[in-house]
Amino acid sequence: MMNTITYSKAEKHLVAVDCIIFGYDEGDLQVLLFPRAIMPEQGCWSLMGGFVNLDESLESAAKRVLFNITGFHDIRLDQVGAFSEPNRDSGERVISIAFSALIRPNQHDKELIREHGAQWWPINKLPKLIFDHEKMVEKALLHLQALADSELVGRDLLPERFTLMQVRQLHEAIFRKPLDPGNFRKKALSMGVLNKLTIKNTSESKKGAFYYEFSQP
Amino acid sequence: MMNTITYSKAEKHLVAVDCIIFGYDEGDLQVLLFPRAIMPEQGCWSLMGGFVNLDESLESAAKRVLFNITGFHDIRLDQVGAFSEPNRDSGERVISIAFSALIRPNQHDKELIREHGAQWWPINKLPKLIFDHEKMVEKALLHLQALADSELVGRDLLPERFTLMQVRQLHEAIFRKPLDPGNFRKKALSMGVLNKLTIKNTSESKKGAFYYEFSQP
DNA sequence: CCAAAAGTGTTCATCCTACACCCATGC
DNA sequence: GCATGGGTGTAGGATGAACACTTTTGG
Repeated sequence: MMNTITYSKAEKHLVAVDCIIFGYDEGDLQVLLFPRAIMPEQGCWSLMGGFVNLDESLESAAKRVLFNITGFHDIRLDQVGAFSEPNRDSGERVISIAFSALIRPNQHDKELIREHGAQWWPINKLPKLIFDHEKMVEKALLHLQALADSELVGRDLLPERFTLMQVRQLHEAIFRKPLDPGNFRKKALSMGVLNKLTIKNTSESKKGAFYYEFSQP
Repeated sequence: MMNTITYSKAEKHLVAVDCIIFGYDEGDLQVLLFPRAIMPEQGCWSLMGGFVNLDESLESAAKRVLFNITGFHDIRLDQVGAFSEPNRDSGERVISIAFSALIRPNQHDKELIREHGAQWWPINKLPKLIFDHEKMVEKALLHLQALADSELVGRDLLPERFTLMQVRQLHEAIFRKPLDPGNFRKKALSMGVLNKLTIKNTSESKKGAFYYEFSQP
């Protein structure tokens, strides 16, 4: 693992995790942002993050951060990548590993979020973010797009029951481009992860569209 | 970025980089391994790595490690991922970020490698590795496969001039399965990154195969 | 002549895209 | 009736897998 004679000579680092928390609401892919609580750049918009403790893995640290905000501990987390330019944090040298999370905005604990002063922002209209957090969001979105290419995304973003139009609009938001309704329907159904329910949603169209749910994985 | 009041309370970590160094020789995809120099697990086979200094990025640290071994500083490096289970290193708690590198075994400085006691191992016959290094190699190979799917791999692995059979055998080694010679030829040429040379290699076949080179990126 | 690699062409299945078309119904 | 979304079908293009076939030449 290393070239030195003993571990003890090596320099030690502050290591943080930052979470790109994606949500979906009203046709918009959204990211949860926070006004930074401490100096420097206090008050500027930031991803939610925290330092990693010595007794926990990066994933555990990210889960802990997410739990503090949302109250959930069963949230899917994907490692996006490590960001480590020596001067990326204008305060002190911090290595940060970015994690991507998908959550249902209407399901999480809104009180907890409000306590932190957090706010959802549409991904197309993000404010300026501190440090390299914009790069993190960009890379996380690429990850999400890759995920949506290989499997159907939505289990962690859509409500329990949804119409195919909702899944399509979610994917349109992820890919930032319109998708053909007929083709998307066929592809979505062919993946075999959706159960058709017997009830219809009649609020979005005159004819009414069947509700679907994700089958258990 | 964080939830605490000041950075100074946060715990500090040993942070390392480990390099999965891929080479290609004689039809085999190979990985460069080292007998570990320090306790614990001294003498066991290991990836090459090193601790990250406070004034360098993870990429810089990985480049430094590679330079010490190979004498090159223009090697392509890809971040594979962070490994951070608290007990992954049986010595002390170390977070390690894995990087993947591709080099030409016949081009690098063999003296430097020998100095370190390093040795090339075919990827299909790796010895037992320390800690979680086997997971690192596995993930790095997946990365390499994804790369070879989207573009033609070989610029950093094959000699300057090579035949199409050599590129194909490299890809067969990466994907661990035979590829149809005719189909591979067409796909490789259609990617538009190969220049056909006017000279032939006559040692591998009676008819002789034209040499190719990678066009400048 | 024969084996073995080089190189080309053909067929078939699959997947995606674009787009036409009918259905149901609230206004 | 008509606009709107729901839902189905189809033609064309691109891609890739399987495989036949011809070329070249050392042994």
